[in-house]
Amino acid sequence: MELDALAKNENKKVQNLIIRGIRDIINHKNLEPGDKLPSERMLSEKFEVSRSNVREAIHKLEFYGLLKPKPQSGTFVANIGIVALNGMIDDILRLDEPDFKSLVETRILFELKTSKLAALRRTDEDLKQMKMALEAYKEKIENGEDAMQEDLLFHLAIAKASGNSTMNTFMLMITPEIITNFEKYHVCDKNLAIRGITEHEEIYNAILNQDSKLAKQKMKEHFRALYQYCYNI
Amino acid sequence: MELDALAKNENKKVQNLIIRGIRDIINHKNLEPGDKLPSERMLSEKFEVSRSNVREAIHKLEFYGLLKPKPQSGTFVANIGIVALNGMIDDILRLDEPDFKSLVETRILFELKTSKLAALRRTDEDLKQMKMALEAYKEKIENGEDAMQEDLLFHLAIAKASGNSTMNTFMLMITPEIITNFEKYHVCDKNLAIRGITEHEEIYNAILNQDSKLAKQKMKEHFRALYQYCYNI
DNA sequence: TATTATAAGTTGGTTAACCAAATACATTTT
DNA sequence: AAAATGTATTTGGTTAACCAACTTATAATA
Repeated sequence: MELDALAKNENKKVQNLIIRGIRDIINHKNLEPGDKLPSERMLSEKFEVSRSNVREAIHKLEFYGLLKPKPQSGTFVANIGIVALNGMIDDILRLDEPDFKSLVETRILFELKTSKLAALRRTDEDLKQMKMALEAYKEKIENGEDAMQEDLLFHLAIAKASGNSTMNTFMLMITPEIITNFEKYHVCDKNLAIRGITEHEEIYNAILNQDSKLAKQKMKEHFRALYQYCYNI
Repeated sequence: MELDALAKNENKKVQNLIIRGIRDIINHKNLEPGDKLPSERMLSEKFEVSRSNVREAIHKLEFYGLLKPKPQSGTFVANIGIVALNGMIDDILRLDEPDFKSLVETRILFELKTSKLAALRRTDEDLKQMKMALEAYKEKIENGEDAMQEDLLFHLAIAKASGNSTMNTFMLMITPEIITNFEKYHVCDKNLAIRGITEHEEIYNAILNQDSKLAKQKMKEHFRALYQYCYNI
């Protein structure tokens, strides 16, 4: 396990080294947005790493929208300007694993907003999905079983009903991390879970009745306990 | 260009097909969290695709925290429960490119929150970085040049000063898309830019004075024009 | 029988060879 | 001279072979 982590760290280190190198090339050769980067083979030779490593690094920068690989043609610098590009690469290099507190803070931000938006935009299909998730959650709790998954699915259903694809995606991205940390720190509590049924129903009803203010308010209450808990870690 | 897009679509289609297949395997074989997935070679044979395709699909599910590849051992189902896993895979399959409106809506949500948090948590180093970005922006505008990059760097500096690594990462992720769309729709306006100097200074001062309420208020005003613009598209 | 040692097979990761498309350049044609 | 054609090279993407670490099964030992 430790070796694995080390290997991953080493790998990341190499990748960051390549990213740094690419940034230097762009600056040194005064590559403008739209210009072509040296080929993957050239880069792998220059940095003395495998071509796969170079490709991974390029993929990462592509994910953040800084590079655009074109098949059988080359990899090109995105049209976002040299200054922003430098700043963003520096930020990307400085990125580390998100801390739990920051995750929860972000989640609550999303939850409040998506519940509000869902109340304004939810379709009948959205309501159906939310209702299903709600019932599944209820059944599990009433049987005394763990229902974290069903809980999260209800919240993801709200995110989907918000009609905001970006927030929906981000919620998906942070959910697994949330689950992992919740299990690690044993955040879940039976008392909370039972009260959760009522709270979920209140949120659902507010969204059903398109009362955006109430939906947000109920969501806020729903997260009050969690919020306080997390800021005492 | 069209062929390129088609190829990318085709590639994505294959990837989604594999993801669907993996989900079916997990369900059909009743794989519990922590269980091992069939090997990459087996999957590539079963789905009649290349091993690279399988690896890409696995990487995507790994990115969303659903699978955990272990070197020289196998790929394992994450500890998030079969129900949530199914729901999330369905969501991931349904993900499409974010629309501009959803991007802007999310960005504004972040900007208001990060400015507030930055006012509460900013360090001296954060202030220095923000000041630098602010000056660079000012200089460009006063010379009549385009300053979108410097504008964004100022906002990214705020995100960093918020002390929330998750929001910082997400801001980085949406920024290139924002830039692209702004250029496409020619959102930027000279008049807005000049007024932007004052607005940026007001935001900076509020954060400097640790007045979180004012910082959020000024940020809201800063985005009012953009907000209205985007909802008229 | 229980435990350790050992060997064979399986695994994700890595490397290198290969491919078809795109480009650059020389040649031919008009 | 300009345009069209053909050819060689370069490119990102793909495939297949290889590697070292990990599992499992078997054998040896107590």
